[in-house]
Amino acid sequence: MAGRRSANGKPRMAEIAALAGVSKPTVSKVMNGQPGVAAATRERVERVIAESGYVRHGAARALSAGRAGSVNLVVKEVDNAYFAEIIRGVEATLERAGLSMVLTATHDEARRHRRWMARVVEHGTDGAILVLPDEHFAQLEGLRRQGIPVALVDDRGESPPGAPSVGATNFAGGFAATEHLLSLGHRRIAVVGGPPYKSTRARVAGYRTALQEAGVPPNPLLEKPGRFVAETGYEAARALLRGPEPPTAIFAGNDLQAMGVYRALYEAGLRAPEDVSVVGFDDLPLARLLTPALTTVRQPVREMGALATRMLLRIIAGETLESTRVELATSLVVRESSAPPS
Amino acid sequence: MAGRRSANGKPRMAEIAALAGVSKPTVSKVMNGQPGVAAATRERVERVIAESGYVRHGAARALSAGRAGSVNLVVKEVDNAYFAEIIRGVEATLERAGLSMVLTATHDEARRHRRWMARVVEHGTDGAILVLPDEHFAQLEGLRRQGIPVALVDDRGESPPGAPSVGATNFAGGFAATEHLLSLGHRRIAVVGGPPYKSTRARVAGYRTALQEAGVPPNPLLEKPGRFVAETGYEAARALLRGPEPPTAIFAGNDLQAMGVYRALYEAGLRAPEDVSVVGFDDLPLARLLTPALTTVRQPVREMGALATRMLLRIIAGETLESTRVELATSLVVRESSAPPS
DNA sequence: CGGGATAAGGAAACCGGTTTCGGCAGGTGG
DNA sequence: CCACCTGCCGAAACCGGTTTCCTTATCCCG
Repeated sequence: MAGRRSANGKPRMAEIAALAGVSKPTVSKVMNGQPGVAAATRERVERVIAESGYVRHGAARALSAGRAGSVNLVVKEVDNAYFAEIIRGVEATLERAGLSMVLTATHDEARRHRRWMARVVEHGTDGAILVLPDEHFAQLEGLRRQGIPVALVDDRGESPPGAPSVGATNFAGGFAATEHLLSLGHRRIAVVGGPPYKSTRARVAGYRTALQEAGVPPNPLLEKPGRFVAETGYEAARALLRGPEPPTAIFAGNDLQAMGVYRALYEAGLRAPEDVSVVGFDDLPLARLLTPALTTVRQPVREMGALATRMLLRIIAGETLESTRVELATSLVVRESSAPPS
Repeated sequence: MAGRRSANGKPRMAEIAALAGVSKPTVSKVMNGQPGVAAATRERVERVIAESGYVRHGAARALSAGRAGSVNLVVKEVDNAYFAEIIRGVEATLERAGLSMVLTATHDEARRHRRWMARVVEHGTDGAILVLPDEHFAQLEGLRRQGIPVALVDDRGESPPGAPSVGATNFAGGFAATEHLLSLGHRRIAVVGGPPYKSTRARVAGYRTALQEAGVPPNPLLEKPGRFVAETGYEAARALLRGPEPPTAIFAGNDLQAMGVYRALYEAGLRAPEDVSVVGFDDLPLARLLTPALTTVRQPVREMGALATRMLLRIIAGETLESTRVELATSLVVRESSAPPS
C-alpha cells in the first residue's frame, strides 16, 4: 500500500509517488534535480510535493546516499564572542550549501575528548571543523581515521597532514599594533599574552620585533602572561600599573583582555587613552561599542570560519586542495583608546 | 561476508558481530544496554567494541530506531550574547542527555521561514527549540503537524497549544529596576523599549507601574522605542540628553542598548553614574565587565534554555507536562552604573 | 520500413542499524 | 520421564530513502 503513512504520520516518498502516479525513484530524481525525468512528469511530481508539504526523511537519505547533510563544528565554548563569530561564519556558509550545522562544545576538558569525539563520529557528520583545537595530534588523527574530513581554524600549528587550517597573520598584527603605539610616541609598551598557542606567541613575537626595530630595549617586566578572558587582562593591568615604571600603553592579547584592562584603569582612576593607551586583538563586535571605542587588530574571524568551511566542503566533495594552510590578513583598526602619551 | 568493511572504511556492526562470534542483534542489544544477553557474551562483545573503536552509524540508527539523536535549536542570530547564553544552556542539557545540537539561524528574514523550516524537518531532528520566534502561529503549527515536538523560549505569548514555553518575569524585572532608581531618588527616569514582544512590553509596563505607585506622573517624552541592538540605545540616549528636560536615569531595554547609552554619555562628556544612572536588562556576561559595571536586571537566560530543553526532552519521551508555561524569576543586580542623582 | 540509438521510468537491491519473533538448550515440576 | 517454562540468541523483516540496471517507448536515419 504505497499510500499508507508511516507510524509518526509523516508522508513517505511512496505516498507521494502514488499520488503523482509514478514510482519512488522518479520522485527521488525530481527532488534531487537529476536528469531522466520528462518535463511534464517532473512538474506533476513537484506540484504534488508542494501541495502535500512533503519533506524527505533525513536519516533515510543520509543512510542510503552516504552523506549526512551536516557538518560538525567543535568549539571550546559557545558563549564567547570569538567563537560566536566563527560559528556565524560557518553557519552562513553551510546554510548556503544546504547543510546543517551540529555544534559541539568541548568545554576544554581534556578528559572529555573521547566523549565528544564519539559523539561527532556517531552523529555521522560529513566532516568536522575544529576551532583552536587543544587535542593532541593523535586524537585528531583518530577522527580522520574514522574517515571524517577535518578542517582547523586557528590551530596550534600541529595540524595533521592533509587537514587544512585557516589562521590569521598574527605576527603582522602584533607588529602593527606595537608600531602604531610606537608611532604615537609610546616607549613603555606592555603586552598581555595569551595561552601558549602558536597564534598567541606570534602576536607577542610581532610586538617584540616592532620594539626591537624601533630601538626600544625589551623589558620582561612589561610582558605579562594571561589567558583569553577578561580577568587576566585585569590582573595583568593592575600589576603593571602598580609596578615601578607603569606603561603608557598596554597591548592586550585579545579584546576580552582589553576589557579587563579597562576595568583596571577605571578602578585606578585612570582613563584611556589620556593616561594609558589600550590596544586589543580580534575586533569583536563589542570592540567598537566600548567606551572608549577600542583600538584593536582586526582578525577576520567570521571569514576564517567561512573559509575553513569552504575548504572542508571541497574536501568532502572529493577535490584536492592546492594549499592546506591559509592565513588571512589582520588589520589595525584605530579607534578611541589609543593616543599619544601625555 | 560479515567481516567486510563498508565503502568508507568504517567497521560495521556485522564485522563486530563476527569478531565477537555473535550476531548483529546481539551486538545491538549490548550497545543499547538491553536485556537478553548473557553476562559473559556481553563482556566479550564489549571488549571487541572497545578494542576496535567501533562507533555506530548514526543515520542507520536514526532510521531504524526512529529517533534522530539530535535536537534543533532555532535562533535569530548566533553572534549575539543573549542567544549565545541560550545556546549554552541548551547545549549543556542536551550533552547530558547524549543528544547532539543542530543550530539553525533564521536571520530574522520572514521570507526564509519556509527554508529553515524545511531544513529543520528534513534534517530529521527529534524536536525543536525556538527562541524568540517571530513566526506566525500557523507556521509553528506547521512544524508540529510534521510531528516535531516544539518548545519555545521567550516567545511572544502566542504559543500554539501544547508547546511549552519558558520565559522570565519581565514585568517584575521592569518594576524592580525602576523601583531601584526611584529609591535612589531619581524622578526623571527614561526607558528605552524593545521590539514589540510580549516580554518587552511587560518590562515597560513594570516601569510604568513602578512610577505610578511612586506617584511620579508618566512622561511620554521619556519613553523611547528601540530594538535590541546597541545603536538604538545610543540614538535614544542622544535624543533624551538633548531634550528639554534630560533624565537623570535611563532604563535600557537590554544590556546591548545600555552599551549604546554608555556611548551617548561618553560622547556628551557625561559619566555614569555621576551624571546619569544606567540600568540594563538581561545581565549578559559582559555586563559586569563594562566600566562602570552595569546595574541590570538579571534574566536567567542560560537556565531558560536549559529548562526549555528539559521540557522538550520530556515531551519527546512521551511524558505529559503538567504546566506548559513557565516563567523564571528575574532579579536586580546592582553594580556601579546606578547612584543617587547629583 | 527496419534497426540502432536514446530517453523515460520502474523493479529490486542496498545503506547499516533495530526490532520482531521463533528456535533451541537447559532447568523445573508433576 | 515428559511437558512446560525460561533465558539466550539469531534469521529475517523493516525503517525510507538512493542507486543500479533493465525494460519499454520513441525517435531518427539509411
